[in-house]
Amino acid sequence: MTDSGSFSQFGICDGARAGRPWHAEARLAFQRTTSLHKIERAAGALLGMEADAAKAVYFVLSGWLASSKSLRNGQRQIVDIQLPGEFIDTRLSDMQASATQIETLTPVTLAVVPRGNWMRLLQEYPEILARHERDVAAVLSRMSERMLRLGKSSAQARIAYTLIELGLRSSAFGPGESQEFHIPMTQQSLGDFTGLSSVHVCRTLGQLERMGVVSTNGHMDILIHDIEQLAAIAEIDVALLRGELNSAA
Amino acid sequence: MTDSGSFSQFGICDGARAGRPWHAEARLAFQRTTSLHKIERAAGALLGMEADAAKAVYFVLSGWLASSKSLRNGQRQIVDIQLPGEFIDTRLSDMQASATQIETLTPVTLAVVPRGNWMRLLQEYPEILARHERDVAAVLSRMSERMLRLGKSSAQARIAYTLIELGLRSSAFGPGESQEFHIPMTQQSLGDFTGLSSVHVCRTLGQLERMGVVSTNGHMDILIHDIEQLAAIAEIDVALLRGELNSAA
DNA sequence: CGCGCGGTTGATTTAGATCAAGGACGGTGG
DNA sequence: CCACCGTCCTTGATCTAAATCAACCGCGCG
Repeated sequence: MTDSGSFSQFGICDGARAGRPWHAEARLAFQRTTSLHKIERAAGALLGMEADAAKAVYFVLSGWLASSKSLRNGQRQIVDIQLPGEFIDTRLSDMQASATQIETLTPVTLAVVPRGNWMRLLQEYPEILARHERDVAAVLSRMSERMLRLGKSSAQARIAYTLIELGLRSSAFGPGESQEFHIPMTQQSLGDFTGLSSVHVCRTLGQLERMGVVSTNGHMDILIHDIEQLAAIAEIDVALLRGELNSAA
Repeated sequence: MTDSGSFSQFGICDGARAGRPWHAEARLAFQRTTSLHKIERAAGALLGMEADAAKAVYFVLSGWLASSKSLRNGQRQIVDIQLPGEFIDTRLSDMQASATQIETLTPVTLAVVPRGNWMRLLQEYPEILARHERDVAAVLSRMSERMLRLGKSSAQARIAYTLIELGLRSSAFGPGESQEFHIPMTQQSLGDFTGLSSVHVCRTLGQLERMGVVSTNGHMDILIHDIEQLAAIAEIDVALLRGELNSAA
């Protein structure tokens, strides 16, 4: 484990740091054990609604996806966002107290592991098991952080935290002062993610902009000017963040 | 899988339904593979602060625990509650953007699996692997439901959902009309769980009581009079709930 | 007995939702 | 090329659910 002590929950993986992305290796492993079924989807598509192999585990090869739950009145909460190199388990989409839905935020390619092969894969390939364990720990960890902000923080903290989480996870952060990246989401969906109305997302981004910590360019192009202050607003321990930035660099 | 189609995320396990609790079997499996280290703690204790084997996986044999995260200013969010038969992975307690803490809500007994043995256990015992996979799916699923309510629902819905979740998970619900059980939490911690202030928890419980759906007796003894209406308030699909109650009975 | 924790209740404040009206695009069809 | 439309963003005005502040009660306990 080369990443011990760093923010492993943000999903930055060893392989990617070493220059060889984990999902390239994973693909090989999948190919050895199952017929690797690869599917592609355009942006804005819904996943798992296909009648057929709905009970599959997906592995994201490229693109962003969002899993959300919604209430009868249409209110929606995005529960997690999946980036390349992460697993999506559609078991979570059924048997629940409310409707779950997985949608693509960009065009995506996914590897599909039929449900029947999944347990076999875990049992036979320790590296996949270990990777999956780590992935699950990362998901739980970042969901916990988000719950904390959802329950106890201001709109500014929620937005700031989300910017940092997505920035770190998309590996956009270099060692430099300012960090720039694109979030393929509307302010509406950012609101569904942070538990805010789209109107308030807009206002809050405006505040952060006026404070000089970020600037936004048209449709969700984010430029972070002062990551330390942003982390402070996000109520992230700045020392931890600094350590993470160093180890990620 | 005898529970397919039912609310598996509430953690009701097949073994328990069959009369032989899963954690009794699990203990045997643990004993076969590792020296089963059992620890006990009083109510209100903190876990994992012991310097020694902090990097362990715990398995709850009896008692309730709460995992929480907190902000620098003392604001706290309970992220999940663990009941007997569930795993606690202390990996989640380190390397994070904010402090995590696991506390006992009642006296507990835990089985401790040292971190080193954990992966071996998963690889060698398919039934533990399968169980752990299901447990993880259940945790993610109920955390998602809670996030939905945290982000998008009223105080009444959050409280109602929590009562139903805890009631179902503690297996207190029989087939009858009214259901009675005890929640070993103060209104303060219920607030930390639902993202509400303790004052508002009190008022909201009062509202539910005046509406005749529940009554509370002194310190968190809950009696549910009208579970259908409570589920409606919790914005749970009543058909799903009904199915669950039937299959659990 | 008195202290402290947890629950209750009331008064006041506030963060964010909601409602509403424009404005800026980017795509589409004439 | 331009007219039109829909989607998304922006900004202002108003409303409201829940937080906060504050006082008090009841009770278990040293």
